Amino acid sequence: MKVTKEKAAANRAALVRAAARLFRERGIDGVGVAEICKSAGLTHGALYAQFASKEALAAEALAYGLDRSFVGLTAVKGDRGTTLTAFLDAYLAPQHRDDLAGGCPMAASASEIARQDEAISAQFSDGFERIVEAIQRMLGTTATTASAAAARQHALAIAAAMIGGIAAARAVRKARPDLSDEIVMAVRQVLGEVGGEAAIPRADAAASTHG
Amino acid sequence: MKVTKEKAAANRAALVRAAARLFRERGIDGVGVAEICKSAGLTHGALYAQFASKEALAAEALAYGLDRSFVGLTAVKGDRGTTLTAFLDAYLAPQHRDDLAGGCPMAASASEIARQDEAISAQFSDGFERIVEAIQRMLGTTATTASAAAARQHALAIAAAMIGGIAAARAVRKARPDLSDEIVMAVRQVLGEVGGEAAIPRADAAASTHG
DNA sequence: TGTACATCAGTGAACGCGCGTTCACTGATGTAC
DNA sequence: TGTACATCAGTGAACGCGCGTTCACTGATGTAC
Repeated sequence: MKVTKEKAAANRAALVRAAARLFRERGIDGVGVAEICKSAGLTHGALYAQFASKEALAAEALAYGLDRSFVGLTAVKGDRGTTLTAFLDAYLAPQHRDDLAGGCPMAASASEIARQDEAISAQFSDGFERIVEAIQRMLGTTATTASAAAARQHALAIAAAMIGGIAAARAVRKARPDLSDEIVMAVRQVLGEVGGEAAIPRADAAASTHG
Repeated sequence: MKVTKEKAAANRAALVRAAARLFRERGIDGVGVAEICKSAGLTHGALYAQFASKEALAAEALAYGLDRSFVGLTAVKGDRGTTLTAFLDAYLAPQHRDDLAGGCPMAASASEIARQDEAISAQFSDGFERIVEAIQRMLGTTATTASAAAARQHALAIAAAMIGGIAAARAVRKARPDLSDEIVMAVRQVLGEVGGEAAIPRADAAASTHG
């Protein structure tokens, strides 16, 4: 049965949204197309009217997830609205660690994306580059780093540590919840130092940054 | 056909070794038991004489991979034999990034381990804890960090950044090999700074550390 | 040391199952007149 | 505005396939005597 253009576009968007959540939560290999379609309120055959393959859907779902999580937020608010302190507080938080389905797709899927095709690598690269540039801009305002090259270097390392910190905190969580909390807090603290936060800044920084 | 105890033990070890390599290379969901057994020179049914399930094999393969890669190396040589400089040079290297099957299982599988059961989380936790303690010992000898608590905090952040750095470098590699190299070098450099390496130490550090 | 036999690691066919994808069909949409 | 009909998003059965696991069987091992 044919459907209005609007309804078809909404169905396509529902597929991408469902895929973005399910792929983060259980991995690309861990979710079947039938479940994605069901979650979007469609039957499994419908997917192929909108996407060439599960892989094509995965690439689009990754792009969607990047735009809707921390990466997209920095693009909207990054230049002046977000400080490094507020950004690190939001990313390196237990709430983010516990929100696999809605959190940063880079943290959720970093190691499995290494095994996917170039289209998916390109989406990841784009998201990573955007977050690095946003961090570099944040460093600019508070920086201890003198040159732009040094700021970029620090931004790259901070982005890698954020992703690794959340991924590691999730990996140890079932067996060692104490260690998981410790990782989140330690990475938060040390990256603040790397980014030029004062050694004991939390009360001041929170007051001057939030609200 | 029955087989000598020695041969049975060797077959079991071959299964673990093959699984450790294949799981890192293609993910736990990405490899079937038939391929693991074939790679170990056995038929697929043989696995269940040695392991309760694929999952049990995965836990043992993870433990094996941790012992045989960087984590195990620090246990053998860590206390005095390895400096932070040498350790970071080895871990944050293009050779490690390109050796998915033989490299650190935490970098290879961090994000998918968050989705596995507690036994696998426990193995990851154990490996992570060991590498953090090794880094903390390395920091002890060169430290800018005064207290033990600060040293542990830094060690946790360094470990997370190492894992995230290699995972991100692999994820962007197909689409952006230039960015991949840049990530590896930037994380290497910044973690050296965090660990107390001098600002422009490479020549000196290399001379005093290696050989 | 030689013989009889229980053990059990490994074989390979078979199990049910869910996978990604295809395809003939449906029927409301939306265009042409 | 009203009618005829081509379009095509979505349906659901079916495709071949590989998955993890089971199981009856094999036959060399290694133990008991």
